[in-house]
Amino acid sequence: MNDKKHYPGGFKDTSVFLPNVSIDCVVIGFDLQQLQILLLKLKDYDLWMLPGGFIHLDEDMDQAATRILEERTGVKLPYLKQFHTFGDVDRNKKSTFPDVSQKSETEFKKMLDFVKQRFISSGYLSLVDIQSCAPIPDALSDQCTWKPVKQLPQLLYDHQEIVETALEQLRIRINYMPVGNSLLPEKFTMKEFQTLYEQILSRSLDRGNFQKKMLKLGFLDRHEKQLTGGAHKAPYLYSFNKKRYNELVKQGIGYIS
Amino acid sequence: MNDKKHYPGGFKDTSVFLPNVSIDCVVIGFDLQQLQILLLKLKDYDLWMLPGGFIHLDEDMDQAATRILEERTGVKLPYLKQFHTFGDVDRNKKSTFPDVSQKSETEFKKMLDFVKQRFISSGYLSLVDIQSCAPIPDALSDQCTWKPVKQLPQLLYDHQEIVETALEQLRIRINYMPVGNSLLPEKFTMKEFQTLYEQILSRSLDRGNFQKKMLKLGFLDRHEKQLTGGAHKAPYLYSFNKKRYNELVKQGIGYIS
DNA sequence: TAAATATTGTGTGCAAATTACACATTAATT
DNA sequence: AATTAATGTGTAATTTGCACACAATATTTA
Repeated sequence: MNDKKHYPGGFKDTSVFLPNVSIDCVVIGFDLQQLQILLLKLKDYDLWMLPGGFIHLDEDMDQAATRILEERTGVKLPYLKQFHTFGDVDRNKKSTFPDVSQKSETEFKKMLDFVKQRFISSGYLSLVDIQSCAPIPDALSDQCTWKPVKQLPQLLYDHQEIVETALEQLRIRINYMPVGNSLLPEKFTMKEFQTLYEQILSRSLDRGNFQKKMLKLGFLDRHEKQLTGGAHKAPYLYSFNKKRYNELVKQGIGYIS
Repeated sequence: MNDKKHYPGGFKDTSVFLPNVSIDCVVIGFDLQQLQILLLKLKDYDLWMLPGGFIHLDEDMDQAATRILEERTGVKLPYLKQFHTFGDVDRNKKSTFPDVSQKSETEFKKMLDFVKQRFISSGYLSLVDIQSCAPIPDALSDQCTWKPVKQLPQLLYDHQEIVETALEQLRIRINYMPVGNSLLPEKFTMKEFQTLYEQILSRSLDRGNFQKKMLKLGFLDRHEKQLTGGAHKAPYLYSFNKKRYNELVKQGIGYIS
């Protein structure tokens, strides 16, 4: 394991990073019932944070976000989009920082010095298939896990605000993001697809109209039926015609007008 | 005149600024015929740039944008919104920088040293009434003037890209921005209002439907008729019921569904 | 083996919005 | 007083949104 890769705080060699600028990733997944966000738990403390990192001196900001995300999720080329940059002076004072003064490890002290500086942080929204994702904690964290967006723990700094902004962006721009293809597994039922939309939009949708609209757009391939244990008809399985879906997403065609 | 105020490059005392981070403002106006953008002309060179600046160490990024804009336009509390942050490594190499090596002035040399660093730049979109705006060049510029968006001169760095991104945002989010109230003078004709929308959307709209839709939304007050020199009926003059208009804009109601 | 059940798949009708176009109104000019 | 050029308003056809009903089907259960 390359040490540098998993020290996003960069406190082993901060000189390779652009100062005063950071990246925070809101990685969104869907467990077929509700939206989840990937969070890191600060080692030895009950405090959680967004996976983030810093920009190498010779690296584009978008590249840095891609790198940071791949380091943390193992996902190659996920959907990833910058959505807002947070620049308040006191953004790293908006939530209590744990008292780590009694920590003896030099790493933590260096981290503190580095992290207590003022950072302008660009938020990136990423959509990943929760099943093809292998969360990896970094050196500061002892957990990297999915948490449901409706039951988030206390977050570091202004990360709560960053998450809320990301979810708002997702809702507003749902027609311009490949939410289905990015968040659902290869094969899925129409019900699961609809639940995804309902979770993003925070409202219920008419089942019949949803189905007709989506099928009419012509980006879904229907497969053989699923085997279930229920006392009822099994649903069809669908998958995306990715070429057509991506074309439509670019034009901004989706469920909501 | 406060010297520091008009040296946005900050090369007289760069220590008061957050390093590696800058702000670029795309200030949009409307001359009742087409959209205009406020540009600065680099002193002694035929090269234009966006009005921008840097963030004080004790200043929120949004505050900085407001300050920079007020310094340049004299407009208090204009509509101002961050729309994207530009972070490519080579973004200050995307356009030729003039050869200023023979310049003897120390200021310019200092500016070069400062400006040649890598900056992450947050773009802010502002909408202002061109008539209530008093453009003010800074120490690096000998002109600060409006240029039509369809005939922009060569721009510094990646400013062309920044402008294009801003215009795209304006188009996409037209229903969520107070375009009418911000860009039009106090009183205006329906034709002028429609032209504004047509310029932003880059397509023609049906006159009758535009008028009916806008009137139905109920944020326009009709005034006495305008005196004109034309051989035809003079149009009504309208103004905004700002309270109602702002409420509707917040909800995202406009011409385009 | 057949009815019951639960869930998915599809159709219909009404209301609302969009669109295209026509016609009415008005005031300066001729 | 007719002409003209612009604004103000109405209408019909079409499309879309929305709510609900009904049909289809695979498993369970009697």
